Amino acid sequence: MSQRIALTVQGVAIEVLPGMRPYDWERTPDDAVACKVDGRVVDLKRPLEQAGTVEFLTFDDDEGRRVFRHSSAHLLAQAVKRLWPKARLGTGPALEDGFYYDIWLPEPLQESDLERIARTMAEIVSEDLPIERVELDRDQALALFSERDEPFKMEIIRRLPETATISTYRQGDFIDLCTGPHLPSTGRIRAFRLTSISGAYWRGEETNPMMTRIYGTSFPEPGQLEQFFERQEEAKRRDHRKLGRDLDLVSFLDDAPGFPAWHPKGQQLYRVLEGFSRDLQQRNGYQEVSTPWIYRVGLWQQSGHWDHYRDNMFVIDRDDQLMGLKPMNCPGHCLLFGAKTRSYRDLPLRLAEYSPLSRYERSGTLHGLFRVRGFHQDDAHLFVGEEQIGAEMERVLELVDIVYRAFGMSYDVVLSTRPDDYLGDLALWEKAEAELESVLQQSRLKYRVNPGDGAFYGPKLDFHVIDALGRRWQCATVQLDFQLPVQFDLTYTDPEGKLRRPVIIHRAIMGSIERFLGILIEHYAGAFPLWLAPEQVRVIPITDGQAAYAAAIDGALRERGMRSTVDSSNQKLGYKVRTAQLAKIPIMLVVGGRDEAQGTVSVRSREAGDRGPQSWPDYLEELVSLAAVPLA
RNA sequence: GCUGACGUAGCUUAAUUGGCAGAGCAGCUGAUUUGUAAUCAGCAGGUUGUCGGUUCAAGUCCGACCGUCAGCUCCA
Repeated sequence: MSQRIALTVQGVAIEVLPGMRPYDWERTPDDAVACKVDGRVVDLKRPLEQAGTVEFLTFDDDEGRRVFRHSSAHLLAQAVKRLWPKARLGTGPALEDGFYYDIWLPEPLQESDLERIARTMAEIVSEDLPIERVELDRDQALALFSERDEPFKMEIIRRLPETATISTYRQGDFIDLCTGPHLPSTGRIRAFRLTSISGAYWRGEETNPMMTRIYGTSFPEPGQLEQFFERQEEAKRRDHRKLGRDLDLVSFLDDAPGFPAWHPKGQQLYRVLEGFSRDLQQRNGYQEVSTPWIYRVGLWQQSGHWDHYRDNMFVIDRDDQLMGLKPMNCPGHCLLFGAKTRSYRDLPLRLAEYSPLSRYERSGTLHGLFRVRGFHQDDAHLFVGEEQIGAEMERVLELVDIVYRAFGMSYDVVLSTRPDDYLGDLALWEKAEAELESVLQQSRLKYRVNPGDGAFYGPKLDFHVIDALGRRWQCATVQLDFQLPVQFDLTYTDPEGKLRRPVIIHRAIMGSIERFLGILIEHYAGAFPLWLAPEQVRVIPITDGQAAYAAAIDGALRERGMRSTVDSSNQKLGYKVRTAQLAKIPIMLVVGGRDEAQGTVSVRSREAGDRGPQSWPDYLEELVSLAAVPLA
């Protein structure tokens, strides 16, 4: 005598018998991978017992994709167990664009084994094994995985709360400990590829046994897999380490790991980027300073870096004194602020600095321009009164927007709030967080909140830019700091003549300029827009009869601040065009006898190709305005 | 730092089981004077990452170190 229950499925109200599984429902879409019942992601085979809402998830939803990838990891593990019955399972989660499984194996795996594993996976897919959830209590679960000789799984179970219901998933003879959810059957995973293997410690600890980590990715349709790898290839083509070398921008010397060596073109690019930031900040009330880069250890003790950041600092021992190279500018700026009495009339005081910073990064973490040991930031510290936080943050947000828009990049924001181990006044924290949130709301930016992820000294905003390939990079960070002013006993006099404590806003927009340049190289695939390009124009005389004319054109360009060269090599036009094209120079000005006679230049643009002759002095003006820095 | 792979000319790369380090591009010289993605010829370029070992003989095998790459870890 069962009562029907009321469900809202994809917005449609229906009534069904309790115990109905979305999997059995005739209107469930074929491409559904899981569903959301009252906001919780569950298996399509989970029986519905009470009224609620049901939404279907497909591969196109983030959560659906995770389910799909997670089931793919199980598929991988099952194949490995078939091939190596002695394999012991670790964990196998979904990743942003794939999955992995950590497995202990009696002998190391070779890359060539991946093909065998993939073949076995394909067999399991074609068997289309149903995937079933089975819930156990703790003792049953321990007994099961003890019998199956899975010590890592037993360790996981032992770490779970005593009373926890433990879920397992089964497909054929394969059983895994897993909270799920999962696909209904293995046949859904129609396209997958194993990509690499590497070592990884059990639970990430160096003292634990080394597992073999097998990486792969998977999709519902083979076409999507192809597309994914085309994208990977494109990313590889854009790799800034390769482009940096091919375009003669930057290199890395074996004798200075982690410190980029900028070649003339790279340095030019760097200077344009830094100049862009400098001009922008100057217009916005920032004052540039340059503070020492080596301080006695006492300063670092006062700032707290010695306790929290020492392992990442380069330390020098001279004359029985320890000195540290600065990893950040904040202490220097605090010293400047504190060097004289400050009044509320000085606030907000915006100190900007571009000096070199050094951080000791562990050797294995170095990565081209993305992770270096020596770099510069478009750094600034804003000393503000508590009541100025909101307005000042608004100004910062505007600057961030100008910078990223200049590169045609969109971005989103994460607000990280008070962690458990916060320092300072709770009321101030709450007020500041509320203000940050209201500024974000007014800005109509896309943002999300990451509760408890702020620094111990204040809440922060992290900005993620999205590049031409849709990849996200964390660049700007804006952090409120209630602690450092205390550390340095910073004060200012308010209108009533009372001493008050300022708040510091740490902010960088590009972040590390080196890293940002790396991102830009990949974003533009080395084809920089005119205003950024290290070599903006190449003048190409067709024969050496036009040498003087070409030199005059080049000279006029330089006179107007354009970065131009002449290709006077003894080559045919086609060769010179090709060379300039490969060097990704935005504008080529071909000058032949006809041009010289008629006072024209034949314009070729990197993107649009031959654009025909243009009359010369006019085109110079056009070029100059095209090359303007996008400051507003 | 840890695990694994790799390191040959500026770049891309070749070199049977250990047996004379070879090419293309770039560079230089000469010829060619050319109208929108590669003109021809010649020349030069190497202590095969470094140091040590095995061997009649090492780019190749072994060890240590340095660096790079893929991950791990780290990133107040």
